[in-house]
Amino acid sequence: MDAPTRGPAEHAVRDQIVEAANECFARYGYGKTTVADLAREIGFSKAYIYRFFESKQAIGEAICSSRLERIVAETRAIVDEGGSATERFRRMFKSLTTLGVELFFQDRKIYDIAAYSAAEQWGSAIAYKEALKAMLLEIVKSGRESGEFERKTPLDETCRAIFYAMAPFVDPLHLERNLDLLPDAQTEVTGLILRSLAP
Amino acid sequence: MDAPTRGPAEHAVRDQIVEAANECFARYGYGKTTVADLAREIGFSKAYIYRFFESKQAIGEAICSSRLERIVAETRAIVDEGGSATERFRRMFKSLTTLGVELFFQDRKIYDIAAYSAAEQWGSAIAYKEALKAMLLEIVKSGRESGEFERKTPLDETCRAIFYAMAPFVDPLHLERNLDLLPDAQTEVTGLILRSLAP
DNA sequence: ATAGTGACCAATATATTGTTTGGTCACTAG
DNA sequence: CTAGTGACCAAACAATATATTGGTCACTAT
Repeated sequence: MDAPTRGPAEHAVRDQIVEAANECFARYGYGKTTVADLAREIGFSKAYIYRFFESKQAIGEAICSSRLERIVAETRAIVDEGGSATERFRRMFKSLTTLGVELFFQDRKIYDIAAYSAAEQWGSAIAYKEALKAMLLEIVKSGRESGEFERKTPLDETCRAIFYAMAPFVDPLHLERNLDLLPDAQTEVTGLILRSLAP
Repeated sequence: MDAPTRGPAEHAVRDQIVEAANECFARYGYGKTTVADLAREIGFSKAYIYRFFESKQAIGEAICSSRLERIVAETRAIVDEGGSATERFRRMFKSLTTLGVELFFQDRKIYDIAAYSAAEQWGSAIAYKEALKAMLLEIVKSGRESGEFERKTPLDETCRAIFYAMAPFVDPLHLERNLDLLPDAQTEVTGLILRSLAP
């Protein structure tokens, strides 16, 4: 389930592997890329790769993680640009779907790994969800403190419910099935969520 | 996409086919049941079946439709037991997930057809969604008229947004991935939707 | 120790073959 | 004309044989 680590966490070769995997996975896809391909790419033997990663899947998770973390970071930056909790929520949600769609169209092979990761509940997908939940919690909390959002419903419950409602436009697994509804449906759900938060 | 019809709509043999399909599909699944099996079951030749259905898929849609229509009917009955719009919405939503889960556990093979139907957007799945949308519209409308629900947001938009939020617990495709979240998540989303409807 | 590998194996994937199935049509019986 | 069918075919499927691949380990060189 989680991505077991192996060998030194900081190591030039580890980075080389990740770099090669990023290119190969993006070009040929996870399935069509063999560990031997990666080995050849970095000029070492296949066995050596297993000194740094415990499995091919672990490499996949690493790639997936870094990509999802990038989405989180970009979204984080956009959220931190400031504004009311309402505006920040709007931007957060919008950013997540936009970046998801972007990944879908510009790096389909990587997107597929992310979707698979979500379906199989890899560590990378779980970490992604947790990061988003934390970000959401922070926004809702600040919205409550500023009096922008209602305060009656238990905070955890509110956040979970919002997260479920967002899922169709954030979770890679669902998103690809809802592309035809965008961007309207996303906007409409945003409205619904914000109305539910009204004091 | 939609289920083309062929031959007389009302015919004893047509009913026999549907009956046989209901049994065979439920027992062996859609894939493992051959048209020849159905033919043998009703004592006619395979060719004769094609006087009533234009394809095996059309038979699948028919049995999927009837099952989904049953869910709609039962939910309709529960909704019509009365109460405030809020209560009716609660019961509607709850009933849909309950019946969906029930189908999943008690008639898995049929559930799989329904999920496939949803994924492939068969006529049966589209009709199901339309029926639910109509029911939802009615409830929201009456809630607005009684002053229970807010009236500022365009009615259509409100309903669509609610529908998207409900999807993870209604759409067979999503539902089976969310079984572990039940019943809490469903309850929490219900709360969120109702809060969004508050005047 | 550390850095690195070729040879090896079970398991998975791919290619090949043979079989079954969905679907049609010309036809018969009454 | 209506009710019904056997014989037939392309396409999908299952079974089999074959080739790759993920992963390990004993080993060498430094």
